[in-house]
Amino acid sequence: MSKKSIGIQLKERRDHLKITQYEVADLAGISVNTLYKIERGQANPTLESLEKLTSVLGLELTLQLKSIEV
Amino acid sequence: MSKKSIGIQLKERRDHLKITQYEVADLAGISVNTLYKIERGQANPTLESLEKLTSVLGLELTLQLKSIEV
DNA sequence: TTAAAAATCACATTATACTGTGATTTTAAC
DNA sequence: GTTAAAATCACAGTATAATGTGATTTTTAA
Repeated sequence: MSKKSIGIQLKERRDHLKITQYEVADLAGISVNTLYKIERGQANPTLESLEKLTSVLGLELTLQLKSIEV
Repeated sequence: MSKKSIGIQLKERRDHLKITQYEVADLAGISVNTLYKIERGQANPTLESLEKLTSVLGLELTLQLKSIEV
């Protein structure tokens, strides 16, 4: 999952919940600046930042086997 | 998903594939040092590092709705 | 329209992820 | 029990994620 697609998914979820960047950033304990960049795929966020965000947004990151096995 | 559990899953996958930290790190283009820390949950990896690793290991990061909806 | 809220953007600073190196410890094979 | 490979660890240096600030643009609601 790319930075771009992660950002888009986070933004879609935030839009669905109808909350602002400010609120999400505040609840997650990260800066609006950082959230803004992550949503636009202009950041290379740390796992910690992503987890703070997914936690606030009711999402979760998971690690799965790719469809085509090795 | 916590740093710890991600690290464990990455290591389990590497063990399953029977390849060394050196090989994975090399293929992923990150340092062994970094991989070592990520596997032990002692790092706060960036999305880029995680994606390089999942790519090499045949895994993928996904973002999902948590079971209990908001 | 216009006023307010929200989002976008630039930029300097701070915090920290990542690297490189070398040493030590653990594991595996003989 | 020796050797070699793999993993663990400390630590200094470099690159960059995250912050804080203020300004500008866009969106929304009246």
